[in-house]
Amino acid sequence: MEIQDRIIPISALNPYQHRWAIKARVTAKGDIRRYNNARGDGKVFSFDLLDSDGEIRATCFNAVLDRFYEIIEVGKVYLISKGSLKPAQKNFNHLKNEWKIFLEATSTIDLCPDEDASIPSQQFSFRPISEIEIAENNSIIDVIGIVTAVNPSVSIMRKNGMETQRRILNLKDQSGRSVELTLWGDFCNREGQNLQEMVDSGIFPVLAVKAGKVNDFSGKSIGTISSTQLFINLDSSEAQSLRIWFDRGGKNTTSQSISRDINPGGPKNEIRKTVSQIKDEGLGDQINQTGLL
DNA sequence: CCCCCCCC
Repeated sequence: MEIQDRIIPISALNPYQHRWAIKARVTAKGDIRRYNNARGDGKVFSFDLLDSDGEIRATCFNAVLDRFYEIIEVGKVYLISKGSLKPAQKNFNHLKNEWKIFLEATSTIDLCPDEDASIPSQQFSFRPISEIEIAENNSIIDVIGIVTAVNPSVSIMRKNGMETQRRILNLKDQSGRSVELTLWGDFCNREGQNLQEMVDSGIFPVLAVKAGKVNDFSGKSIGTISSTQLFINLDSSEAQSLRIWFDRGGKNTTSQSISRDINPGGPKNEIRKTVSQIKDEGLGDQINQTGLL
């Protein structure tokens, strides 16, 4: 039987299904990770696959990685066959599939050169910002909003002593809430730089965040992780609807932030006084007595 | 068989 005749939907894959093939688009490609553990040295990479009704993550190691890493390109469609299906671990893999594919020496991956319009380029499950307020800490979510403010990139010393870049921006949507999005590492000077230039010149772009991580330090915020993807001015109905909402008045409506202030001590503290003014007016006395100051 | 994802 030809490979083409064995094509099944991704949603039909399971460990008991042998001699399968899938036809799927690569929606994300991870970097090569090197590891060293009790089993020895190794390298691994993963990529995400989407067909017209399902998604799954594929992973390969070492020699198999050497065969496939260069072939895999985001956006392209492939015919993939053979490999073992293992349970997906939800703490590492947010895709809507209870299985993942481990590619093996007998696996095949062949590029389908013809464009297949039946397979979308990405699949999103956007959550309104108001819902992120009640999302579980560390959960992985998709969100779309208008970028209303972008802070500069700053250098952050991580707890492990490694330096990295951080850039915080603000997202607002039609739910009446806004949220902080923290970009890390390369996102800061790639998409982050681009977004800053747009906002600086008065353009407030739509930003779609695929696979952002919910953080619950001082309210709820979202941070990028290695599998996060950012899409500026995405071509989609959700983006279009946000654009229209913002341009027709959403721009001037106030949103309640579900995060701490982007500028601590900024707009919220309208009345600013010097320490001597505070002492003169006895403003701190009551607080001092409660032991809060 | 990897699996870290950061700062206050």
